[in-house]
Amino acid sequence: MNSLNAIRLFTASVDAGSFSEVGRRLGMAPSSVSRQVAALEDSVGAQLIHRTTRKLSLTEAGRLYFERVSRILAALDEATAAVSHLEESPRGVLHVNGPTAFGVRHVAPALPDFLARYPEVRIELTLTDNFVDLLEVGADVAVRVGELEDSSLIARRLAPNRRVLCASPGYLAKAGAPERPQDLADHNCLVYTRHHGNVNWNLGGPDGLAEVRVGGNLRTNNTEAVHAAALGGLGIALLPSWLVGQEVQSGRLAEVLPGYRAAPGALDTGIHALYPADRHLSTKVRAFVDFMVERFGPRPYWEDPPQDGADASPMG
Amino acid sequence: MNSLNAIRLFTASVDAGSFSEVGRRLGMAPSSVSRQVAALEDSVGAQLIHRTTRKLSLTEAGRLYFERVSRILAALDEATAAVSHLEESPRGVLHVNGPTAFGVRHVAPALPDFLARYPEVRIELTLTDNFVDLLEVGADVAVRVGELEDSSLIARRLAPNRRVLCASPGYLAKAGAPERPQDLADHNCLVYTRHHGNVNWNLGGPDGLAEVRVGGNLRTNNTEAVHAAALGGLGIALLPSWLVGQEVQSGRLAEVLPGYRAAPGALDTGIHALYPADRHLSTKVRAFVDFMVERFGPRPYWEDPPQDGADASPMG
DNA sequence: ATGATATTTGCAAATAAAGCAAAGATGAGC
DNA sequence: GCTCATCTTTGCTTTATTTGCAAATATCAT
Repeated sequence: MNSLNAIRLFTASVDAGSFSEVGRRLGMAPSSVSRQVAALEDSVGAQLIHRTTRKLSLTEAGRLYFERVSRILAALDEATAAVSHLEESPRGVLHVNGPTAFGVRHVAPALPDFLARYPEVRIELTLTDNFVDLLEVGADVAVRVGELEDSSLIARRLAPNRRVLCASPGYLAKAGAPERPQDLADHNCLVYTRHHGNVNWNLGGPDGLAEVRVGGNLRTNNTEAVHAAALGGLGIALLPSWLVGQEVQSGRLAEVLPGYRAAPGALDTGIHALYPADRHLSTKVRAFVDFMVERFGPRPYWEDPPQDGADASPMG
Repeated sequence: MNSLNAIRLFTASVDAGSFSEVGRRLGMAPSSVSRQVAALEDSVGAQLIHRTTRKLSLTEAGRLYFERVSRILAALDEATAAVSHLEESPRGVLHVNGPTAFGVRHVAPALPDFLARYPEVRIELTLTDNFVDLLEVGADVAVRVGELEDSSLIARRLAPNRRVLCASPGYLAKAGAPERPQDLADHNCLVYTRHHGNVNWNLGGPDGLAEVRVGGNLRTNNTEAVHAAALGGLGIALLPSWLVGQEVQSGRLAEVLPGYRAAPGALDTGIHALYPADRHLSTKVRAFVDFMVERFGPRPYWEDPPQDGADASPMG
């Protein structure tokens, strides 16, 4: 196998006109240059350079090889430079994958700022609700809400994933506001569930953990449907803060049992960015993840303003 | 320095879709493939391939690199093949250098046959009478008559370089034919010399070596002038057999003192082909030299037909 | 002729690459 | 859900390649 180094030394020798000169320029022994070129000649099976102790001159084969190989080396350096250039600063196409609801509400709105900061990046955003293999779909980074499947991917936490009990002010005015978890049993609770069977909400508060069997006239496997029903005044819902936080802040929804918190389950492990555990993390992915971490901060904009103990889980 | 091998393994991995498969195809350990590709990634500073244990997938940088580098590798192989092709059989331009007189009489007439046998060769024939540096003038092979300068070139003997005494039949009819070397002193001898001063001809015969001081009404540093004068009947000349052999055979000139031979001097070491002592002798040069050796044979066509002792130097 | 500098080669040291084995990861099939 | 086969990677050792130095030889300028 003829080595790239030998070819580089060959062209350098042609340029310099002397193996010793090449050695001097490249800081290596002239004998090494001589041997590499000789090895190259052996590998192509032809004399490339006529040598005397005073000067080198190309053979016909050498001239032919030099002309072609010079351009090839330049092209190779260019290709390497192009790839290195890609990593100098965030640039190129960034494939982002995420769940539809969160993506629409919190990823897409962030993109204009991100693209303004990194004008050489182009984003391809794929929103899917079934978990997909990052590499399969060709994504560089994925945003995942809750339940991190075991994988070799690196997960960077972007935000907590708190769930809040809430209902529309209209519903509460009509049905009254529960005062203790047990009161939920007498309310129309809008249940998000993926399976049949009973549903319990686990609520932690000053008096410990309370588990309440809840139900009502709407069960659905779609969070957005629960959300819409709650906004419509149908009943009390347990929904992620990223979905209802801003509506609670604006008063379109009111928090129920504000002194209690839903016990963190598998769905509550947080909101993460996932990306391959490569040795060379691309700058565009790093930039994106850093940007999202910075944008959401320790307390995302959809959460209440800080209050005592609001961030610590009452469940310990 | 990123090695060519690593790049080849990278593209092979992309093609095969697996480091192990590459290892199987190329008969090497998968760990080696993995390490080479990883080293390549380090050298270009970017992840090229996302890996899981089950499949490989290209990063954007990898796709970019693969596309460019595939073409480059193909071009490199092509360049190598082109050079190797040059050496498969005699082909390309062959620069031949030689002295004018001999070249015109015995090299140029040989070329049609040579080119007919090797139709892919093109010849550039440079005839010069001053000795030139082969490499300086870009010649692949030189034909030299006599006096081999000390050099690193390889000399292959093509033919002997005998000198013969001759004169036109007309001159001999008029002035008589000498019978012993001493008789030459009374003849008009046509002297080829490069310097001023006396000229002696050394002749060996049955009665040993005889040195005769010769002279006449023509001294010149040009062999062809001597030749022309001899043909014109001016006198007796000492000329190389390659120049007058065929004329002696045809009777246009007659050999003088045929029992004697000119003592070999520096000019008589023979006729040689010279070419660089490269480790890889190009096939076109080898073909040319072989062709000329074969064409001239042990007894060139310009020499007399074999006769007893005619080929052995009487000088021992 | 002599000196400075060139290529090349032998030899020993340094560097790089290879294989092997083991560990961790992943998907297929039962 | 579990086991198995296969994949990538890493540590370690062995092997192969490359390097530099010194010496031999060659060439040109002075």
